[in-house]
Amino acid sequence: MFQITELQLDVFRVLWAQEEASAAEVHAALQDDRDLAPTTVATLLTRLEKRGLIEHRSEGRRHIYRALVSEHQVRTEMLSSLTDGVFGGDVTALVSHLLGERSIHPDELASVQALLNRMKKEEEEKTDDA
Amino acid sequence: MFQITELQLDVFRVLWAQEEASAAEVHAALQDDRDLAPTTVATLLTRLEKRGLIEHRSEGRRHIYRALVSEHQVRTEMLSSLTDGVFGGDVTALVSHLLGERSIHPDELASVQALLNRMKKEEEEKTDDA
DNA sequence: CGCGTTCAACTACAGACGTAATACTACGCA
DNA sequence: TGCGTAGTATTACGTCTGTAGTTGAACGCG
Repeated sequence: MFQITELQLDVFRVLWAQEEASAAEVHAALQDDRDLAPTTVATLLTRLEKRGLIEHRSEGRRHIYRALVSEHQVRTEMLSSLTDGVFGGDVTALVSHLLGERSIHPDELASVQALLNRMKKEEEEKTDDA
Repeated sequence: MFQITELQLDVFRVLWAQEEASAAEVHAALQDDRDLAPTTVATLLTRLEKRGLIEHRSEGRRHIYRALVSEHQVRTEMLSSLTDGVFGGDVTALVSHLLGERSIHPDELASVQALLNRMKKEEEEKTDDA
């Protein structure tokens, strides 16, 4: 199963944010949150590349890295993993838990509700077509 | 941050399902899904105990284990972790992604919607009180 | 041309995890 | 009371991760 750690996610966030980045740039971008040695970041990138999650092209002697998985993919993957692994695949249970647990702002509630309505309409249209 | 692996989750599922279980019982319960040696399961339990996530009492020379974290807690923790880590804390984005990605059964959609309505009503009542 | 600087590659090491063999211990039966 | 057995504790080992030092190579300045 596809798993990614917090730290690796941080790296990806940088890559997603700027499409391409050298090791030094990634290191710089992470500097605020994580005080890592430049070599540490290089190691992370190398390992992620070995796992096939990122790739690099060489520009002179610099390596310019690029994510091979999109944020969307990662979100999908991790959500799916969580849904199946912890909520027995029950999406409703997950949403229920989510909304019940964190004190949700009414705005969020409304926003989700609007989303639901939109989806329901789509669903109905699809059904009408069929 | 609180992290749990797939295998550890399997162990917890057993403990949650039957409140208390000896190592042998956990091993038996896992047998269907995972073909692990009894000693392997014992190791897992020992490690989880060292991490403070389960505990045991001794019954004769048998160890009877018990989860110290509830399924609810784990769900909360992992959902929270995912929400913050991968969706920037944006619950709406998470729900949106969830509903958009997996082809949701209309039933589920309705179920979530019903839940939403219930929550909204609660919210309004709370606001009325204040 | 030589030297410092900049990168990347290689090596290192501790902690967690998956997996399990082996060692030790106590209980019950013969 | 000695032995097999059940069950725990100890030890083991490869892998991944977080973290980084060391080494090696190339580039540019003086």
